[in-house]
Amino acid sequence: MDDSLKSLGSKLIVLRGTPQNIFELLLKSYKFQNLFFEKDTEPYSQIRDLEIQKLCQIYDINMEKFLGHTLYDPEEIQKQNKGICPSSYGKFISIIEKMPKISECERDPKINELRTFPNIENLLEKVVGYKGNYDIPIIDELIDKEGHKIFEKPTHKLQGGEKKGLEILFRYLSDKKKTSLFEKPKTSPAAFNPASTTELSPYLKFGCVSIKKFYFELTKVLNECKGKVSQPPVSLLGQLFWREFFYTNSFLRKNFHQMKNNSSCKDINWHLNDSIENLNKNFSLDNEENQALQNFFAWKEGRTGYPWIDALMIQLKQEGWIHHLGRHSVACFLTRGDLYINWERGLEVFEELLLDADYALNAGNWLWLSGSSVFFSAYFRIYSPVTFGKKYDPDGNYIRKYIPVLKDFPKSFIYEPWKAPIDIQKKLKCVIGIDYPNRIVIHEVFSLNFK
DNA sequence: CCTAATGTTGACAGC
DNA sequence: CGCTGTCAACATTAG
Repeated sequence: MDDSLKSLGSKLIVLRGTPQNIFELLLKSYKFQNLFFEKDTEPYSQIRDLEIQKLCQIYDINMEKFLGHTLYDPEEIQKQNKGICPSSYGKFISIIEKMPKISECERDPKINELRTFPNIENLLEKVVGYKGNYDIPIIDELIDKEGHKIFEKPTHKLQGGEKKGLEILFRYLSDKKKTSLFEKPKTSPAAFNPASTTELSPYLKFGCVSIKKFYFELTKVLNECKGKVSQPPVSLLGQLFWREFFYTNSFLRKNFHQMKNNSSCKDINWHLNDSIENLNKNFSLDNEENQALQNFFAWKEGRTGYPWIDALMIQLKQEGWIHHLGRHSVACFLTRGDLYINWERGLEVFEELLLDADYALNAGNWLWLSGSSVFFSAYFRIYSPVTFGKKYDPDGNYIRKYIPVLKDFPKSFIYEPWKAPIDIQKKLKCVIGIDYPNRIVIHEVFSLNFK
C-alpha cells in the first residue's frame, strides 16, 4: 500500500497506540478540518468510532463516514424491510433485488491528487514520537503470556497487500467457465495447491481488496457469459451475498457472537458453557465436564482420531485457512454432530487461528452450523467425520498431506484407520492408540443417542 | 447369444 | 452446502 501511495506522491503513515489516545494527542495539537473513515459494523469498531466521534465534536472537526466494507448498508437493508432484519438468505436476496444498483467504484487517484500534509512527520514526531519508519508489529513481537514467540516465520503461503490480492482475483476470474459455473457445494474442501475457491477471504477481511472491486469485476465476467450461469446461494456472487447477509444480521442483532442475550440464538445446554480459562482453573469439574474439556483440546489440536477432522484442524493451525465446507465439518463435529460443546468455544478457536477471522461471518456460521440459529432448524443434517471428506477425496490425499503418520495407509482405511488389521498397522509403523490416537468419540453411537 | 447374477447410479423419503 | 436405506432402472459380466 505504501508503494502504491508513494507512486502517487503520497505515503502511508502507521502509528502505534489506541486510536482514542493517538487521535486525542493529534487533535489537541493541530487544527485539522476533516476526518474521513470507513463505516465499520462490529461492536469493537462501533465503540471505537463513537469515541473518536466524541473527540471530533469536542475539537470541532468535520467527520464523514463512507460505506466500503460491505456492498449494502445494513441500516438501508433494514429500512427496505419495514424495519426488520431479514432472517433468511432468500428474504435477504429479495430485498437487495429491490435496492438501487450498487454505485460504481471510484476511479483510482492520479499522481499528485493525494497530497501529503506539509510537515506532517515533524508534527507527528513532536506529538506522538513518530520516527519516520513503519510501526507495524512484527512477527517477533507476537508473544504469548509466558513471553514465548508465537511464530517463527509466516505460516501461510499467501502474502498481504492489494497488489497480491488483485493478482489472485484476476487470475481466478480469468477462468470464465470456473467463475460463471461456480457452485460452492461442488468445490472441494480437500483440495490444496491450489484450493478450490478463491482464497481471497483474508484480503477482504483486512480490506486489502475492496468488496466493491470484487463485485464489479465478477459481474463484468458474468455479463459476458452467454451460456448458463450458476445462481445464489451456491454461485460465487451468492458467496458475496452470504457475506452481506451475515454482516446485516451481525449489525442489527445484538450480542451476535454469544449465546446469552442473543435474540437469534437458541438456548442450548451444551458442555463447556464457561470460558476455557475458567474451566482450566476449576479443578472440581464433574466427570462429564472434564471429559468435554479433554475432547475440546483433542479437537483443537487435531487429535480426535478422525483423520478427516484432524487434517482440517492441522491445516487450520499451520496455515490459518481451511475451505468453507471443512469449517462446516469441524464445527458440526464440535457441536451438534459429536462433542456437543458450546459453539462459542469453537468461535474462539477460529478467531485465534483463522487469518480471515471476521466478527460477522465467524459468529453467523457458528450459529448456523451448531444448529443454534433460530433461522436455521435443519438440525438433522449431520456431517459424517468419515464419509463427507471421502465424497470429495476418495484416495485421502488431503489426509496424507496433513497427517504424515497416516500417509501409507491404504485408501480403504485412510478415513477409518482403526479398522485396519493390526498387522497392517504394525507394518506401517502406525499403531492406532499409540502412533495415532484412538477415536475420542464413536460417531455412530452419538448419532444414535442424539436421535 | 441369452440369462441370471452382480454392480452402479440416481431419486427419494425419513431422520 | 447431510446421511442412510430403499428401490428401480440400467449396465456389466460370468457362465
